[in-house]
Amino acid sequence: MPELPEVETVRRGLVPVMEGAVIAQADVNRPDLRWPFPQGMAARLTGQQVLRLRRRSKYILADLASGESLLIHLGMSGRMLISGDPLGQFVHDHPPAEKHDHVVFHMDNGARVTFNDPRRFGAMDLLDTATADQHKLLAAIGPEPFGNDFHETHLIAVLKGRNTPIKSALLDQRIVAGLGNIYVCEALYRARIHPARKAGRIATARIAALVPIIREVLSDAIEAGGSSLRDFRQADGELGYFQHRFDVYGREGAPCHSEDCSAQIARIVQSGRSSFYCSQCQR
DNA sequence: ATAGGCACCTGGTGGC
DNA sequence: TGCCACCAGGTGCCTA
Repeated sequence: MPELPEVETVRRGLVPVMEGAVIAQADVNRPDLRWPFPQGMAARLTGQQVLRLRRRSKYILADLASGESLLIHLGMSGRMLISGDPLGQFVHDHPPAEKHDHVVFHMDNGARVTFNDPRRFGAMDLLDTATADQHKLLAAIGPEPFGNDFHETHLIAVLKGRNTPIKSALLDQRIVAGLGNIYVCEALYRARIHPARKAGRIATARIAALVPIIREVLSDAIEAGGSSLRDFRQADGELGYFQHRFDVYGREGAPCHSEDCSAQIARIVQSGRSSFYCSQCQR
């Protein structure tokens, strides 16, 4: 679930119930996720107004009135469940606590936000808002795909001479922020680039073409996430789950969507992870 | 510096 | 029904 579009979808879903509201109470139900929670996390959150919810790569940052920011990563299975918000946009009752509800934020507007993460690859930390960029987990991350620093010259430069498959390179968060296994596969399909191609041996024009394609793939997905959000009125308040039409991801053996192509989508394993592609269209 | 592999953890699925 | 192998949207860390 959580690559950039899903994280952005979650952030947008949280804005109406968290921004401007005060965390009246924070339940921290275990000492850690992927790493131990910071010292006194519950106390440092309690009574704090959330000034702003931002996203950097796959991280959500909640800037607090105290000058600290809460850093949240959803890992592989993290979810944010909203319940009982007074705006009536989501659901009206608080569902019973479930297994893996690790942190619960009780907002002063009546909303409750529950972080649920079965696999616990997620993370939370507190850092100084002013120096957030220098946080260990954020410092090395590359440009935001929708930002001005992500452009053709950059991508060409960072891929130059790289001997690694383009698939691996695009998964590397230092090259560009926010892509994961799904959207790398989708972007390479749209760019007609074979996932196993060495990153440093792709014509610069084809690398350049990846820039708008990556933006399109991500914005298409964000749009899809946003539209499904509106259906949550009668749903259970779970965010970050949306239907999206993939061209290749998870479609091994299914027909290629390209016109005039009769090939089937193939799957290979690269550094332990599945890559889906069309061997006819992608070279 | 770069590349590859492992580890962390739980749950769902499909085969026998 | 039970057991088991395998798979899953991420990424830090260790080793050559």
